Amino acid sequence: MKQPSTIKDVAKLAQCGVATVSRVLNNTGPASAETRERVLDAVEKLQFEFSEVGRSLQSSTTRTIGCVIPSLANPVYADAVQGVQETFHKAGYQTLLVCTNYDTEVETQAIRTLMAKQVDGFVLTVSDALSSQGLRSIQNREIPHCLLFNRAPADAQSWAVDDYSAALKVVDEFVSMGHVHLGFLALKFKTSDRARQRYKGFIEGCFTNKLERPALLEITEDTENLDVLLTNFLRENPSITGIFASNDILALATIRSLRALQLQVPKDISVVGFDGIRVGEMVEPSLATIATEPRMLGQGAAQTVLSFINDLPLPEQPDLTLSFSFRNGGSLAPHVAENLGDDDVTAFPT
Amino acid sequence: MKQPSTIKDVAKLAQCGVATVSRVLNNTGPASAETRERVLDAVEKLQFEFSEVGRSLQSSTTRTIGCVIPSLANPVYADAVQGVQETFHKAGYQTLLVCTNYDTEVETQAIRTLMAKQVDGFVLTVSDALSSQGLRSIQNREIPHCLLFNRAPADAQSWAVDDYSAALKVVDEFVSMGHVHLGFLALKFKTSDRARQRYKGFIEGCFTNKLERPALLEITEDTENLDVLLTNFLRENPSITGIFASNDILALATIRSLRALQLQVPKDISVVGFDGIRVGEMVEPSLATIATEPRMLGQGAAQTVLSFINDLPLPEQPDLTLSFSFRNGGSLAPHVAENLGDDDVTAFPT
DNA sequence: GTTTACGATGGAAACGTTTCCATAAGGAGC
DNA sequence: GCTCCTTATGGAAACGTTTCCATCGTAAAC
Repeated sequence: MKQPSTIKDVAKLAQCGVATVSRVLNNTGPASAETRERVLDAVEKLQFEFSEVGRSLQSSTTRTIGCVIPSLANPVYADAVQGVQETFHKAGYQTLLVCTNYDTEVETQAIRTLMAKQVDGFVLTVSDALSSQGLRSIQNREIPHCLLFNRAPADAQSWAVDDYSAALKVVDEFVSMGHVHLGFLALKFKTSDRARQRYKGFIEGCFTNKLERPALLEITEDTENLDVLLTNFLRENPSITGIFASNDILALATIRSLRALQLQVPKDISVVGFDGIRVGEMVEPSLATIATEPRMLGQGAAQTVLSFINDLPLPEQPDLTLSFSFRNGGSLAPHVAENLGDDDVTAFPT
Repeated sequence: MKQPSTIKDVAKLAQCGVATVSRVLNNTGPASAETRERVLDAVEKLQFEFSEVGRSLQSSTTRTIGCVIPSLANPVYADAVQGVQETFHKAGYQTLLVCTNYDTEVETQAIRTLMAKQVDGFVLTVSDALSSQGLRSIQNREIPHCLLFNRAPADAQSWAVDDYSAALKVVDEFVSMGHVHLGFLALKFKTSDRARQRYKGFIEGCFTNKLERPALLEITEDTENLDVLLTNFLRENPSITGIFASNDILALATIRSLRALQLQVPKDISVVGFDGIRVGEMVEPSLATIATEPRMLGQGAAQTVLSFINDLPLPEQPDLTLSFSFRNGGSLAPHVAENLGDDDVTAFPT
């Protein structure tokens, strides 16, 4: 690996001091036409570029942002990061990305490392915003930051979906379709305050609507043995006619598993997802879900951090109640009570 | 934003020289028990952490890798980046991510910036590996790097799918199902040498199999008005019975559009995708496609760069012919020649 | 008791910038 | 001819590390 040339090399070649080179290249002071010429020539000849490391040391600013999220395997986060990255890029900042895989240990450690690298700001989705060790140290050092997807604890800024209210909305939709016995499929429950909020809202909604407490199927790992888990779950809860999955990927996997179990969606069981990923609209039946805008959230969070850095007024947070919308789809159909004829259930039009 | 404490602060508080602090903390030289104690106390009291910027300047190493890819909106790249990131993370490197949105200008500029930040290596998917300005400058500076998805031009390393052969394989599959008139749906043709390779292979395959030259539908923007485009395309090429889409997202969108046009998949038209994204297996009919392993490719590319950095033997490249496999699915069915009865076509079993 | 060696320690240089300050030259104003 | 700006310039300090080198004790070896 060749060593890049430095400002000293340029100065030597241009027969002037380093200060002059700096002034010329940054347009930050006077310089005679001839000197200017010689410097520019030398730069050209040496293919000189300023080292950002040297600059950072001097200016104690890195034009780099730390972005910490659970995983890119979930398109929701991938989209959000895309938004974060593009917004910072436009503003001349680069993005240092870490995926924690929902591991709190990694999360804390990663934040520490990023702080050591002197990032100018943070955008992060933490496991639990209230107890996050890393978040606390960011706040201690008063580094500009904004949460993403996590609801903010008191003082902090955040761009997030109102998971709780969204879950309430899902219950309402189920209820309006005549469903009474519902189930909740949770993924990453331990390590995602978002999933917990959704569950909480779902339970509360059921309570308000005088439904039974929804059955909970907690899935620890990925969707490998979902067929088996679902079989047991439905055996234990035979009256369930509607399933709320804590994200769309899980919802699609659920639909596939149900199909494998000879159950029809939505005829036998309705399924509603969460997130609103694009493919949900492309499948048949289309996926009823909570539609969100992860990319816009990412952009917003990034913009907030930029505003902190530049001491500008913070961007207007969109109304939390608008952070999601229910998107109807063929996977949700009216439930026909069992004491009625069960045979001629008409499929819900997509 | 509070200024973090430096090694000097620690030295002052511990009443010793900075050299001693460095030695103690890095375990890189002798120190008496008492001094050691005082230093550790001071570190604790000041919450001291080494600044990576200072270290980088001194060691001319940043433990940071530049990762340049087109977009995170495509799950293929998102998965790959996940693999890249996790591999580097394990090795103690952070990942600086840039999405180019298939813009060559951005690509070149981003690489320049990352070089100025003195990244220790690069993993990148460029628009066109043969003409990439940025790639060339990386090679000039002899910075460790590995291409991802791009086939390597001569000297460079790369982890990629054999797009050309994969496309040949797709033709074979179509042919074995009795299809004769095929179409190719291309996205990002101008800015993706991968898409072009797929097209090239597809044409070549058709030629070898004595099929007609496949019709080409080039889609510039995203899948908004796909319905219209497809309608025209099928009107101009009424004999087409099989469509090869240059990626899975596009394939799924195509299936949806065909459905909207009252065409049945696979009865009227078969569709094959490329990439093998997970949701392709969850939909009905499941998507016939070229299955690839983006995450593994990302890990491999990262490992290659690490080997360069540490002067280790490069990891074994998997056989290119194993870089993909054909995954059958319900979206591909046998074509029944028109002069036979057209009514009793049996659906291909999923 | 002298030499030798080693443990402990701090000063200082170096890494690549920016910026403050001093110096020098030249022109304008008196 | 003198002072007084202005322009052009380079030296040097500072940013936070690591590491080389020199210094100083003190204990081991003779």
